[in-house]
Amino acid sequence: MAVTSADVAHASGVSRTTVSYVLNDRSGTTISDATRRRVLEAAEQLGYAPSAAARTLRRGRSDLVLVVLPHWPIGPVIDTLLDHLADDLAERGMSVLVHHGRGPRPLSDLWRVVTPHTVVGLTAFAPQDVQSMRRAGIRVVGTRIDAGHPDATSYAVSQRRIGQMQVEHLVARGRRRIGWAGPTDSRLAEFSEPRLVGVTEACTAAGLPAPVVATLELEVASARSAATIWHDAGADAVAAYNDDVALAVLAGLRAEGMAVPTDVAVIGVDDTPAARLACPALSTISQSIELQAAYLAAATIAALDGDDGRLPWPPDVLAVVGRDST
Amino acid sequence: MAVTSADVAHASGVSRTTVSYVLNDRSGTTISDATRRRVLEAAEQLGYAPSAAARTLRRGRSDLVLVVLPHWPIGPVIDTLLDHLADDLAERGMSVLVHHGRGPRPLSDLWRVVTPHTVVGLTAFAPQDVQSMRRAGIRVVGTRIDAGHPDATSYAVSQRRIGQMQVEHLVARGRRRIGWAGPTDSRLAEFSEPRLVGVTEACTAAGLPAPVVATLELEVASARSAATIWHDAGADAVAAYNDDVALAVLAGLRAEGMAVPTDVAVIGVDDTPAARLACPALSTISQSIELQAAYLAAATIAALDGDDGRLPWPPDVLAVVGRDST
DNA sequence: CTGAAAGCGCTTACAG
DNA sequence: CTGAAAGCGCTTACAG
Repeated sequence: MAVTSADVAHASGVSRTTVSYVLNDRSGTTISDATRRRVLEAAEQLGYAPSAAARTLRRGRSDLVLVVLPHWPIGPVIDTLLDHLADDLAERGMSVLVHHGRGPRPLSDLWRVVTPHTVVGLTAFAPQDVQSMRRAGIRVVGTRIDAGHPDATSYAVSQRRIGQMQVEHLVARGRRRIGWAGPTDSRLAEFSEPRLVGVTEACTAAGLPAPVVATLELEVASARSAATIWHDAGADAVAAYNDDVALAVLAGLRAEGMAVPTDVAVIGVDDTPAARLACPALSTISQSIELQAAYLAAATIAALDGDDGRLPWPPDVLAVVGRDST
Repeated sequence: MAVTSADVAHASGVSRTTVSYVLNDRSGTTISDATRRRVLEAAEQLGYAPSAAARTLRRGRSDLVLVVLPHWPIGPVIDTLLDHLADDLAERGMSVLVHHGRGPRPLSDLWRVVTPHTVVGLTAFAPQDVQSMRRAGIRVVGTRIDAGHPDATSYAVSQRRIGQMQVEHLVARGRRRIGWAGPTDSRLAEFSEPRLVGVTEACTAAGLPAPVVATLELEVASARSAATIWHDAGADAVAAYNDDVALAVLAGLRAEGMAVPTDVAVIGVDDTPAARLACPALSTISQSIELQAAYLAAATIAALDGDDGRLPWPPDVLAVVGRDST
């Protein structure tokens, strides 16, 4: 049914060898312009496209970059990243395909199904997965996330540093008793734990007691309970896991009659549109998505060229955005 | 380097035929239990995994379902959908891979690179793309989005109906002059246009004048300008493209000193967490993501079984969520 | 300058 | 009950 290179060869009156040479623009061969044109025309007219399976089988490697996404909810960072990656790789004739790291199926099955050229992990791989992929000749690029480890990074950003910056900002605004608002979604532990470590460290460094920890759902009722906890502990500031949680914190404090920032200051992470539209406008930590995405894309390209995917650390991508809530 | 079926055959002292029969559990063949066990053990020990490329080449079709995502920003709907799909398909030995419909590369290239079994489009395909895929023996499942057409649907939901429901709710609460808050992101036109059509239709049906249309960025300044437009036109209600835009509308009205809902009622779409945490809590249209995702997953499965992906229309997934903002 | 032939790793009629 | 052989569509030394 499908058109093969043999059909093209037949139509243009040459051998499959010649067809392959012409279509792959093989250097070192000299093919007459007339022949070349005839082959190209026939291929065009027949709508010929080489079989990826055959090509992969022959070459032992495909033109595919497989991006493995983590199980946690993805946001605009990933979107931007995939954009960058797809653009940059398309120029090199490679395609990007994404696997959402969910469902019961282990990763090992997947990379065998597509024999990708490179696998880019936005989540940590099991060491044995990495080993088998490498053994199969597949390049593996990672982002060095080590769940639970205080130095865990993702997109080349230190989660711990984020927590530190939140507290440093709050302390600079004169706050002395810090609360922590964590998410209840356990899939986010990979991020929230190192951030809390950072918050705690910064408190210690500033000579403050350990943070008052509370977790909350994105609902008013849940946020009210958390507000009570902070109130009872005399907290005058709350560092939230991210802007979504911070919005819930604002709602909870409001419902409990605590004024922001007079009674309690609040700071989030991510600088989402909703953050600057909140009342009061929410202070936050911005992450420079573009820079991170460009960095990861560059790391992937480097891996394609034979490096191991390690690049010099990117420029500072974190910044405090001070608004009315602190 | 990689382990092949020949290695397994050698290790277990049988032919490749037998290895294939055992590993694929071929019915109609009778292989002694002893042989079977020997083959299985050898495969296990050698870490054998069949080459996808060879298998695909031989069978003319892979075990891959390719989901093509649209260019617009994706949200939790897609996440849930992919979860469902991956789970359901894994049971049938198929893997789900996702392509973000961005970047300069045309779709045509991509499906040739992976020879998927089925392509699921969450965005409209070019007719010629569909044709060439079908001709190549690939199943194509769509969601019947026809950009610009008032009956455009996505995830089996009528966008037009969403707009209608917003206005019906506002009218039920006694509002008579409706404003529309559209997004500036042109990638969203596929959704926003049919929704505005629905809003306009419902206004007409209720004997009201056409809606006062404004578009806005997710920023206070932009939202203030929009608020001025509605104010000058005497609007007493605003239907927003979604909750994000509605949040901006709230901020803009607040900045302009207009009270919600006293002066102006506001309703969004999506029922995001931020909507119920806003002040005042935002009325919205909820979409029952779970139902939609399950529906699409079922349609894909049906396509696998040879149907054309059309299922009976799903149960009503839209509902008005009335809160303080109306 | 171009072609015949081998081989990538698999599955599957067809023999035995 | 098991094996030798063909063939999926491609690329690439190797001959001419």
